[in-house]
Amino acid sequence: MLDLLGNLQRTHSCGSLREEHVGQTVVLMGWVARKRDFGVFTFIDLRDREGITQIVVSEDFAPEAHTKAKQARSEYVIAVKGEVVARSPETVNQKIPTGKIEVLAKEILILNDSKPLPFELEKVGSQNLASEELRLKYRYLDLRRPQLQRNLMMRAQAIKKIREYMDSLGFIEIETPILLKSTPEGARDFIVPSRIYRGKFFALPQSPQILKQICMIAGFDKYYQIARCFRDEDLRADRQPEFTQLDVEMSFVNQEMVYSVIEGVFRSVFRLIDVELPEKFPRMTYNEAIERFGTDKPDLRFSMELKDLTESFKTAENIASSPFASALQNGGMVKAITVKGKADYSRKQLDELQEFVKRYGASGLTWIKFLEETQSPLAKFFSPEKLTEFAEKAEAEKGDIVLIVAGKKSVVLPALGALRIEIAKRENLIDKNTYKPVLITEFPMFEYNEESGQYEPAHHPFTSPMDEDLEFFRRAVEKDERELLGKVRAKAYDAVINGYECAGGSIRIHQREIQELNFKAIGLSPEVAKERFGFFLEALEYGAPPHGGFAAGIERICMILCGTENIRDVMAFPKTSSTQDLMMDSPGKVDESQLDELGIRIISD
RNA sequence: GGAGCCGUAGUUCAGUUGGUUAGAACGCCAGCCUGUCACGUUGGAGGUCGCGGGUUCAAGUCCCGUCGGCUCCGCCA
Repeated sequence: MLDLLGNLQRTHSCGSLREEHVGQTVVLMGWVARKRDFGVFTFIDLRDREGITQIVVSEDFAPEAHTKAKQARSEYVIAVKGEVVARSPETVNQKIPTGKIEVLAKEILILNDSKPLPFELEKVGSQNLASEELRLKYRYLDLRRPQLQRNLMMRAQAIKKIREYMDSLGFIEIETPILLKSTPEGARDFIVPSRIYRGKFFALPQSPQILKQICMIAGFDKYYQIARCFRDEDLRADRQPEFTQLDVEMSFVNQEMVYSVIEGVFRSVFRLIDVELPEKFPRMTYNEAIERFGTDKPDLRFSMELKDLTESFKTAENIASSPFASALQNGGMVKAITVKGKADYSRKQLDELQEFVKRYGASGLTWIKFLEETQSPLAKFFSPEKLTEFAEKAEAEKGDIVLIVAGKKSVVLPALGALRIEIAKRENLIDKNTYKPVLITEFPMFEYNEESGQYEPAHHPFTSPMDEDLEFFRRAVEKDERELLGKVRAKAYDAVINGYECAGGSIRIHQREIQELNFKAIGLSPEVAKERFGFFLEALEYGAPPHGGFAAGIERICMILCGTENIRDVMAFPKTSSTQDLMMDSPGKVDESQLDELGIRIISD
């Protein structure tokens, strides 16, 4: 028989009682985390989101409560009324904050029972946690785990801190619509059919980009929003189809002013985990990041930078007969990383690393073991002296191994950049308690797409070119000298922390003429530009102020705050990597009548 | 679109060269137990080896296909 809650009120959480409460009569409510039954008395570990308190129920002291306690099973929901008593010194539990006290039950109500759970919430001994598939199906149970409860509470704290900080700077929170209009640039849109305008569709926002710029034109000056965004692209460990951004826009600002807001908001949020980020973040240009780390989001918690061996190899005597000859002839490069003290890597380990870089399109990986004598597959082509010279050029010392990739720049840099991270993980080179922010600046305005042979926007099409490169930009578009597009840098920047792109933004174009040039540069005809963005081009003609801003990924920030590498650990209801919700079983079918109303017919393949 | 890893009691895993009745721990159920906190202890129940097909005297084990989960490449202005 279940008991009714009636008027009974909780007086404390299960994490709040301490020695100072001894003697008080309290009411706790929560879930039975564990029960230890000794016949004439029973211990219950009672859990709520704040913690665990031990309940003692004695047959002598409270026979009715004891009967209830005997009935209780794991995850039953119970209410306990009783007295806080101090534990004797030898029975204190050091492992939990409430361990110096326990609650001697006078009355117990069983508010609800529970079937045995499909998996255990706490892993025991060497047991692993249940598979993520099962936990996602029973997300409401998985979310009872203290770890996930802590993560979601941290997320709530982070968002609260952000709002406080933005408010303190005079930013105004403005909500923008979820039902927008599709603009085929960028990511794939999620679209929503219109019932009233049959055959027409809304699109969910990939970000509120245009709307926040419109807010600037509307004179709001400093806008922010905790905005939900949607992108219908394949998932990754740090990517979900819907996610949350801190979206910010400011008028009358240059990059420096935006940087200081980014720095301030991150500093404020990281104080939640007692981390004091520097007042000014280090800066690095995009080109420098790519050359030194092989990525535009470098993890600066460890060094192991990429070293350029291109010139050394070019001037080597037997280069023509070496495997690098063709790579170098085609304007390629040779780069290396040096792994400290790992000249003892085995054949098997090197084969694995070889396979690893091949995933990034590298033709292979070669190496020099820098010992008393150098060892290398390259010894067939180069003298020991030359190999030593290469190794020293890669800043290797005796006992190190130099890992070398050669080929096209667009392959070598990402492959070695990824290898750098992989080795750092394998060799435990990353101190989990350090936090290294960096601002990446001077992104290219356009990227050359090798497949299409076209220049494509690297950021979004509202990004302003750098003042220094404006003439290049004009010439490139107006005189159709398209190769000049590759030289145009944008007023675009990213904030990177520990290798995660946590925020990105730009100074926007606020003049119609430049905006039209940019649409032309990315291949939008004036007609198409007008159809898609006509309202925006028009808005630029009514006194648009200079403006810029950024967007910061809430989940990625929370991942770092919570020390997890998985975005699902900081979202309440995430989807699987194939975009399903295993709990609700979404996406799901809809009734034929719903489709009829929308004028939609399903074509099966 | 492509690649890798994984799928065996409720859960986490083991399962040898293809071989006879598929095991362990935890959980669950029943009993005992006055200080546990991963309680202890005695006993018990519990299996579509993801699914489909094939090879074989014989398949959890080998082969093909398929579904699902995770990770990565492409993709993510």
